[in-house]
Amino acid sequence: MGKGRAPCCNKEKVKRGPWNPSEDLRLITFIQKHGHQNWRALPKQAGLLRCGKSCRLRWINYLRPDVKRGNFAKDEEDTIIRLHATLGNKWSKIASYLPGRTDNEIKNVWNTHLKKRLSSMNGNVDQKYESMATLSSSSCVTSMSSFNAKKPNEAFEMAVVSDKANHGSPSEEPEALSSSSISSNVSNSNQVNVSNPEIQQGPLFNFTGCYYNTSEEVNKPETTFDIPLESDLEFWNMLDSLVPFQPEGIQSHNETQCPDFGEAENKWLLYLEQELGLDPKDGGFEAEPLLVPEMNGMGTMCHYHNTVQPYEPNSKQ
DNA sequence: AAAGCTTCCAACCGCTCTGAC
DNA sequence: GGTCAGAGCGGTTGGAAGCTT
Repeated sequence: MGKGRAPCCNKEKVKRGPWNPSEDLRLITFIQKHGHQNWRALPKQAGLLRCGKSCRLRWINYLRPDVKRGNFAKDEEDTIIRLHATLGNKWSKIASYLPGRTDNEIKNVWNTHLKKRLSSMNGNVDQKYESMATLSSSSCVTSMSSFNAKKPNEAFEMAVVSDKANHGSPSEEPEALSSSSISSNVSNSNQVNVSNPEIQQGPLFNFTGCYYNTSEEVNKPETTFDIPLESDLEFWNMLDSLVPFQPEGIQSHNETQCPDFGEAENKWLLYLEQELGLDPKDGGFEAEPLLVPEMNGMGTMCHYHNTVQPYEPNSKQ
């Protein structure tokens, strides 16, 4: 089942490697307007030279409104350690207990920090679980009774049971396992309202940390890239007011959503060029920014830790 | 200053799962 | 029940940035 299927996209014709701000904005704007019912069709409809999988990954891991960036708090790390002992490498499951954190991010943190920390602390498995109990005892998220269990599965089940007592439903998040009510499934909502942050919980589309400096260390202040949802309503009102693209693949029956592709697109492109520091002489919208773009006048900082280079189809990143 | 090494993470790849037909 | 397409997941990797010598 599912074996031997064709590639998800023509790799010769899609762009790969790091995303640039203009691509991000295109993706955000498209999903805001149309949602993401069909990832495979999305790049074409949004005018992106990307594979659908790549768009999905970018959205889920970085662009989606509820994604939380920056360093992991101690209690988050402890939760990961604890859940990993129970669930193993089920990163998406673990992520579901950490609102705003993605499976990819958790996987990276595990592989780069937590695994090393655990292995340096412990010689054998039992000690590992004991140390986890120690770790968790300092954390606000852990029900201590969970760690009176001798095996991690017991601990998890006990946490679930205690939660059932609290909430009545086995499907609900165990209270002991989360520092806040679970909200990580926001990604399931296909249509995203970015124009009115106040109607959604959390720092919607604040984008703080979307492009944080990867060199940051624990406790260092986070370098941020704020797309100015809240600070510059004019910008987002403009996005809202823009008539969406009418790219290939969107049929005429959809025209209530995608009426035209003319003046508004030009306005949009000009705006992007201006804001992203793209020189129209270099090809306008399609040109890669050669310098770190600064969202002048929008109270933003955009830090790309990757050196942005002109796209070469056959070179990987 | 620069070369070599290490760390880290964004993104890709390939597989499995799921639902529609 | 079989097949297929799309979505999702987990493992892996490329390369930038930081660190050491």
